[in-house]
Amino acid sequence: MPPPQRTPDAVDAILAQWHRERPDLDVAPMGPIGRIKRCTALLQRRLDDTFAEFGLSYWEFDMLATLRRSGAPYCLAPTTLFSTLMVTSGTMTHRMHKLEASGFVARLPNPADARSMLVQLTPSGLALIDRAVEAHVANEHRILAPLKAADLAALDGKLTLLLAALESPTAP
Amino acid sequence: MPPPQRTPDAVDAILAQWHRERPDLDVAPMGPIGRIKRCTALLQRRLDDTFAEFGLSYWEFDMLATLRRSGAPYCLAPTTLFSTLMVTSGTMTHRMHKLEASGFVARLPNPADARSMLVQLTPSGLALIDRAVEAHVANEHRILAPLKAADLAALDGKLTLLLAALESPTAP
DNA sequence: ACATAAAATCTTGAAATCAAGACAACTCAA
DNA sequence: TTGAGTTGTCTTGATTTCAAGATTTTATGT
Repeated sequence: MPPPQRTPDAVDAILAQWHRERPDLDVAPMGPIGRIKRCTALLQRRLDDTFAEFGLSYWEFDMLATLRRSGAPYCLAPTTLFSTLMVTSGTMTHRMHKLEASGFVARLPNPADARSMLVQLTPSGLALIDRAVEAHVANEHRILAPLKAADLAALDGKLTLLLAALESPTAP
Repeated sequence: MPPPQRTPDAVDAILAQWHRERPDLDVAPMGPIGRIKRCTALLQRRLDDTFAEFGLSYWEFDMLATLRRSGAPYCLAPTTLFSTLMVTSGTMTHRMHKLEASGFVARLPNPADARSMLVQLTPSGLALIDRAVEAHVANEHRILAPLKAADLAALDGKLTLLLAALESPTAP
């Protein structure tokens, strides 16, 4: 199969190398998988730029946004947070301490479970994330602007299929 | 717009929360961007499983694979490696030391530039990556198997468009 | 030649993460 | 009620990464 009728990208170059070196392998899956990973890496850089304008790192934005979109009183248990954000409990401990030191969250006793200290957005945390998320959404609109609406919708549809395949409890 | 006619996924839930909390924002871009990021995170876990079968972490596989697919004599300069792999020079220094200690790469003087020490796969590194990449490709085939060929091709096509948009030197 | 700029790499120190294990609080069946 | 098992969180130690600066070598202009 000849190369597609478009300017080859970095992933095409990798596929060509493998085809030359290991013609016995069908490396076709490296195309979509490589592109997804590369898109994510490049996307992250663009998103981080906006977070930095608010003095936030990605994980700080992610924590505050998760609390914000949960609705008033903007208060969640650590287990909810670390399972939502796909990090370990130890990582969450560290993050909570940092955000508490910054004054963006406060910890309060959990009346229903003495093992937990609930995490809640402070007024300053709420004000910050409400401004930051506006800029973030605007940034995302800019990033995706080069794509036609139909292409973007198709991309989202196929990603939804892949995500469903990845979420489904297969082998393990 | 009503929710799509499919089982809602984690990203749909996030969109619904934002819509309730901040109906003034058009958070549509969070759909594809959130799905890309989540797919990448879940993909990485599956890929790591296979790397672990060979005693490798992801970055070790990535380094050895980059050297392997460059072709004989499987030898590259550090700058080529860290720019290809999108990491900093300091990270590359550390990685090279680790792989050298493991015996998978050797460093040799660069006759063309006394500032560099070229990195080369050792015979044991070559043998390992040749086995590991076979398992890796088979794993990727398994991961993508739930998708129909046409869906996968469409996904790859749209990802290519997005990647081109992200690679193009726009604002910065 | 020589000085200056550029390039390639390494060093240092800080940050974020995870895995594994410790510990306290909760649940529930007997 | 009580003991065993479970759950929620935190601690510890090791990895990995980056940013910024230091060092050495190469390239360039006069």
